[in-house]
Amino acid sequence: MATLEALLHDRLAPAFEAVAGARVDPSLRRSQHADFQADAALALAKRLGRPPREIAADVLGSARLDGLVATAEVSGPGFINLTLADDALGPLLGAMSRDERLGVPRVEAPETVLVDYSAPNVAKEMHVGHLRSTVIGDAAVRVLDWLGHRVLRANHLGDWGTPFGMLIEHLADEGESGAAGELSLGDLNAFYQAARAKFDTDETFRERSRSRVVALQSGDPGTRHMWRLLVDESERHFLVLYDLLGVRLTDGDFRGESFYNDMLAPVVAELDRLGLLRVSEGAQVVYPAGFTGRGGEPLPLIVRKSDGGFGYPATDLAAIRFRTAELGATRLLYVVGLPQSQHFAMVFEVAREAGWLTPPARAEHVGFGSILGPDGKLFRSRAGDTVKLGALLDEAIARAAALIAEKSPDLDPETSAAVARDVGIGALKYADLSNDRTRDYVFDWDRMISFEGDTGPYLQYARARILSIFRRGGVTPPHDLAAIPVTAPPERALAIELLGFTGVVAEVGESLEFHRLAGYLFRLATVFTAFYERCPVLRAEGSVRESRLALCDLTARVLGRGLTLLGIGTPDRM
RNA sequence: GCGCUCGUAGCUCAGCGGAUAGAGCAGCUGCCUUCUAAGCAGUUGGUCGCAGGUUCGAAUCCUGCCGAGCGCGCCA
Repeated sequence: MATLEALLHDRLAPAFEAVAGARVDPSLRRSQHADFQADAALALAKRLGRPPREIAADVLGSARLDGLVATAEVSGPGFINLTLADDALGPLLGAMSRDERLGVPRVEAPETVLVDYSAPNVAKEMHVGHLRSTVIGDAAVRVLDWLGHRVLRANHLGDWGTPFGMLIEHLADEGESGAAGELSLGDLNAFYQAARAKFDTDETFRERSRSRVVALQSGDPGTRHMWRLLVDESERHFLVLYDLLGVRLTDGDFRGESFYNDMLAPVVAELDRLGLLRVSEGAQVVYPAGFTGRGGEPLPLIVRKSDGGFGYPATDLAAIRFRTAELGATRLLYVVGLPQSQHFAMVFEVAREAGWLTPPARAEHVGFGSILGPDGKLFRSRAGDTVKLGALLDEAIARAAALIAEKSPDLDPETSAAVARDVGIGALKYADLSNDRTRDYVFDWDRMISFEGDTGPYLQYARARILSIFRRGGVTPPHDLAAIPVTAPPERALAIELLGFTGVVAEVGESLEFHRLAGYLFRLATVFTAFYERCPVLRAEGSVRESRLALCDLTARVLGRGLTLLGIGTPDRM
């Protein structure tokens, strides 16, 4: 379904072209002074050597606006203010209401998009540092999937490397059954720390750990078996959290670093064959174009360390080659913290130079900022250590439960618990996704779960209220109206906001700036509650009641769809 | 030293070259015999870090400075 901007564009573009003698973007946007405004006349003034107001007037003189625009006038220095015709809104809303997809078309050219996100480390519990990647990546998966792309989820587990020598050796010391018991209790951190402590203090243990790494890499069956046990226990722990978080990651999405082991040597060999490989201080490196170090000298990407081991750049390169060549992905998304932006820029550049990332295939670092505590420093527990993700989610749910018990004591225990989960987790996710992804944000329990203002619960509540109207009235809102007539100002404002959904979703599918979708939903909820205050629904009669019911229904569906795209639960009552 | 990001209301944040810079929270005034007050209406509050520049027009683009954070070869 065409957006209002697109419809206006189609009417104004020919007029601008006629006046300017060339194609001109009318430069449409929402306006405080009217429904929309077109700003292009101002930019044309210099080129045409005419006053902008005069250009704007000429454009309006030749534009065919009938049936869409009620009033159009030149304003200020040369803006064109446009007010939509009520008659034009009704049929558009009707079409949106009849469409299961709410007017959002599937993309014309679906791509295979791979989303690399979450990526916790085996033998370590997930912590607050994994929250953003998991939540943002999940939103990306949901939006792109709904837009019609083929989406591949990739959970790039940290399941390999030198630490595993020490972990496996510790497992061997503890005895498999004993350690398995410890691990299944979910105390991965204690296991890791015990191994770490021995590694730091015990020279012979350190030596055994090193040879254990060699055994692991050479495929020693006993060692591999213990490694597998660690991975399995860790994956079990991750899946519990993913389920609690309500993200779509499954056990089928785990594809850790170890998966690429056999591809590392060929990748380096290929770089060598292509003439990209150099040797520096015993390490095998590539110097991607455009990167310089401290003294202006070329900056190397170390693909093979001087001791013969492969670094993570080699794994990342192997993954790119695999994802484009074997999986056929054309859009690779890396939902990883912003501090790694230079690393990814270099890896992507090398991949391009090696021919593993050629158009239309491309990679994007979907970077994000850090979560900060109230003191403006990295978010940590009061004791100063990292906050476990499990504890964080539990607290979110507990805080929500306390408030629900207070505000809605009538809910039965089961519903109450389910709502607490949706609200607590939703609040947490909304706080994250409503902020510009690329910036740090301050984590504040009281703000996100106070349930006032721009929060997840406010949006959930707005939707629940609408469903409550239907329940109260014992009505099923109409889904088949040819048009949903709007006349009252709150109805019009709501209508225009509703019709903006298509554009926002399409834009977010490209930019992956989820705070724009969050902001849209908040505006929609705000406009709706204004409508709700001023326009009685059940007490209205005849066609007015019908159209208001339809507006309520559309709003509930858009809020529901929008929240779902963000991965936020949609309780029907609160 | 080099590079990246960021300085917007008391606090937390929007604002992707356009009109008097917006929102939430906090503060102040009102509104629950009427569809959920987790709400609504109104109101107070800003030299957009500073200085130049580009432009008809700059919070937005460029340069410099000040301040904060992060990253800069064999950890991932």
